[in-house]
Order: sequence, then structure tokens, then C-alpha cells
Amino acid sequence: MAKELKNFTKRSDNYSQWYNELVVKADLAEQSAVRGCMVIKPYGYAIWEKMQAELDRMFKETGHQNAYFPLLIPKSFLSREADHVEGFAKECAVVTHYRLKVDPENGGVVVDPAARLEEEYIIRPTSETIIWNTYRNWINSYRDLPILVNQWANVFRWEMRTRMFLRTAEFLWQEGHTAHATKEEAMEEAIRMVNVYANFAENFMAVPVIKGTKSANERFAGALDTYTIEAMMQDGKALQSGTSHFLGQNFAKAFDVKFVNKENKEEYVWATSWGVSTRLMGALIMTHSDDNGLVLPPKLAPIQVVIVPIFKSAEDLEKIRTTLDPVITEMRRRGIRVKFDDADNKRPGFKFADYEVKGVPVRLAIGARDIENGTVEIMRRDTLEKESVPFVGIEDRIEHELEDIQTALFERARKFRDSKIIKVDTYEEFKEKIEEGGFILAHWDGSTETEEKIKEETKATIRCIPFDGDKTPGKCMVTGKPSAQRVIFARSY
RNA sequence: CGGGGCGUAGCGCAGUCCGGUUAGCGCACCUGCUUUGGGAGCAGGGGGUCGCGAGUUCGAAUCUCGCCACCCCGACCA
Repeated sequence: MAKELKNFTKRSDNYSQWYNELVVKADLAEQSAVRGCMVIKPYGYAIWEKMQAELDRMFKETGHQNAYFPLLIPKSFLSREADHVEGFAKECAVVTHYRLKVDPENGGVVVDPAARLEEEYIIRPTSETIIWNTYRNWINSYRDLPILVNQWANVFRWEMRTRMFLRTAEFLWQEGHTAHATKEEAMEEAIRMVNVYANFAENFMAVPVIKGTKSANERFAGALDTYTIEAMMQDGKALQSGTSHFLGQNFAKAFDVKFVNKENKEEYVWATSWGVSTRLMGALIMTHSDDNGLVLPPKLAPIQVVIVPIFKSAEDLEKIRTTLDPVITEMRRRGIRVKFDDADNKRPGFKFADYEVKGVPVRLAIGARDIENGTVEIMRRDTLEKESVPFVGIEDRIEHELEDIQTALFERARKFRDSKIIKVDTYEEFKEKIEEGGFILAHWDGSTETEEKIKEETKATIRCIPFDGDKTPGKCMVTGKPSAQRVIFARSY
């Protein structure tokens, strides 16, 4: 009985429940008392910090700099761009007062009605408006361009229903906002950044993604084009994992941001914005984890190797420590993040299970028996395979295993995803196959009406029009009208 | 905002239909001893305005009325 409580709900039994339990048991995050918000715990945040560090490095390598803009945005800013306000107005938290006072009747604290703001502020759901209002002052000449700025920040959207990491009211993200002199340059930037995201997802998170363009219906509010990376979770549903938008001159016009070109003519600036959020944590968890808990790719694991000593006395522990010290030093010299867990208030069995739940890629166990034989037990989290190996040269073995796990995780996820991508030519077949989950490649006539009809009838949306892939034209599965290429349909988070 | 559910210890729950000992169990926590190669065992211990308010009653976690909160399913979404 007690043992059952410690196990997870199986992935296959209830995917949502499995996910929620996993997030809590792996010590990543917990639900907060604040509606729709979560607390990211130190272990979860450590993973996010690794992701941040790599992304930040990639942004710098592509010429970007960090800056910071205010949390509060004057309400009127939002309405400057028509599509933008329509997209976000329904989920904005609004600041209306600037003072509280003691309630003379109940002794509590109430909002002071005398402190009502002349113009309300909204808590940023995204920062395009405040940033473009600022860029107006930064830009006069073509010599001021491009502006390549990124912001690490929190944003707030009053979502109806939330799920930890996947959709929380408040979330952490980065938002890049760039300004360019030409349309071509801005379009290149938007494409460049979706490629950066895909590179990060695949090479660091080991999450395979499909790059593509969003349909008009799924486009960011205020963008002319939205590029996306779409990942597939283990239940076959799609997760939009990062987006990059070509904003055209929409925000420049809304905030009157003009520059004088080489020919001394005034022109509106061209813009992009792009972002990834703590939702990537959700993608990471849902892509690799199993019924034993989290599985982390070595490149993002806060602890890459955990060493569990098995000892009966303080002398035993000292013997183990002395044996291991040079090995630990050598591993750290090679940049491997290793933890030697010598806590004596937890038993080895508990530690084994605990580090598995937390997804530590490699575990070493070493006891008196090993010291005698000159061996150590090594276990890989991804396969759960244990092996007793010679102690000498263990550093090389671990380095090799870490690299192997990183690629193995990606390959496993890619094979799974590819096995669930199918081509469908009739709407009847589509309705049937969509129930099985996965991505469906089908022809679509390009109209919003058809897309809406499919969404209503099947809950599936167009995830993207893939960049790479079969460009053979065909006929729309619903209307029979001509279609330029197959697009990806799926149910999504 | 519509439909359904739930509220009892830090967490998970039983007890409520049919009112009646000192409100109980598991996990967690504290103390001690034994343990330590896959989530330890035994013994002892601490912890509760039974969501809030009113009513019925000799007596309410339990019945009645009102309120509040949270969760799930829809509409919304990175």
C-alpha cells in the first residue's frame, strides 16, 4: 500500500495526471496559492537556468544584447495596434489603484477609492507596445538600425485554465524585439531566430521539432508572419515550443517609429519579435520522462552524475571518499557536474529512487564490495541498465555515456515522433486518425473557413506549414480546392 | 460564465446516507534502538476552530439554510 503511493500514475493510464505528479515529485515546481501561478522550486529553476544560459549565449552569438523594460504598460498602448489588442485584451490583469488604506470598519486593508489611477496600467502580457513606444526615441536615422535587443522577463496572462509549465498565468520567458531598415533584413532575422530555437531544442533539449509557418488563424496578434517550432509529446499531442514573428511595419506605424534612409527619405521601421518560455520545461519533461520520473538530457541536467556511497560505518565512508576524491576532481576538471551524496540520514535505496525521479543521467554506486574488487556500478537513467565496471578509467566511461545519452534521447524521441506522422488524403480518414494522436500531413485549401471547420469538428488545428518537406501540390481534403503543399494538423496543448 | 465534484492534521483520505464514547487511518514530522547493495523495522510521541456563519436538537464533522474556496469538463491560450 505504502509502496503504491510512491509510484506514479502510469503514463498510459492518465497522461495529465502523470505529468502533474511528475512535476511535483521531481521537485521542479508546485501550485501556488495565487490563482493560475506556480512556484518554480530550486531544482526546477536550476534546469531553467541552464536553458537560459545556452539560449543567452546563442542570442549573443547572433549579435543581440539584453535590456529591460517596465512591467506595467499604460492601457492605451495596447490599443494602438488593432489585431494586437484583440488578441490580448481578454486576458490582461489591470492595475487600477496605487494605494491601500486601513479599513475603519473591519480593521483589515482595503483599496483606497481616492487613489484611483487616471489611466490604468496593464501587467504586460508581452512587451511589443512598451518597447516600440521606447524605440521611437531611439531611432532617427538608418545609422541607428538595426536594433537587436532581447529581454528576460516575466509576463502575465489571465488564462482560464492553467497547467504547470505548459500554461501558467505568470511565466518566465525571453522576448527579442528587433528593428530593421528593410523588409528583407527583418524577414531574415525572424527566420534566423526560429532556426536558433530549433537548434537549441534539438541539440540541447534533445527534443526534435518541425519548423514552419503558422496559418493566418494561428498567427501572433499583430504579426504578418509567425514561424514556429512544433514538438510532439508522448501522448501524440503537439506543443508549440517557440515562435518568431515578422511584424512588418505594424508596430512602427502604431507607435510612429520612422527613420531617415540614405536617400534622405522617411520610412517606417521593420520589426520582428521572438520568444521562448518556461513552457520549454514542459516540453523537456513530456518528451523524455517515463514511469520512473524525469529523464534529463545531460547538457541541461543540473547534476549529470550522482555518486551514491554504500557504507555501514564512518570508516567505510572515509575509505570510499578517499578512493573517489581524485576521480571526482578529474571529472569536475573535465566540466562534468557531479554530486557525491554522502548523506547518512537516507538509505541507498531511497537515494537511487530519488535521483531517478529527478532524472540524473548517470548514477554510480560504490561500496565495500567494489573497493575490494576495484569496480563501480554504473547506471544510465535513460535505459535503467546497470553494469559493474572497472574503477580505473571511469572518467572516460562517464564522459562517453553522457554524450551517448544525449544523442540516444534525441534519437528515441525522433523515432517516436516520426512513427506518429502520417499522410492522409480524405477527411473521413482524417477524422479517424486524429483520434490516435500524432501529426497528420494533409492538403488544405489555405482558407480560414476550412481551418475553422476542421477545428470545430475534430479539435485539430494546423500546427504549421513546414519549411522542409513534401512540396507536391494536391487537393484540399475537405473542399477539394487546390493546395500548394501538405500542412501539419494535430491536437495541441 | 454554463455543467459536474470536493472541502476533516503539512499531504492523501475514511467517517456524513441513518446525529450519540476522547474524530480515525496512511504518508510526513519528533525521540530511541536496530539497520544501510533498490524507496528500512520496531517502540514511543507531537500535531485538528471537521471551509465560514446561522439554525434545528439534551447533543452536530454528520440534519437545514446562506456564504466562501478549490478542482475537473467546455468557451480562451505560448
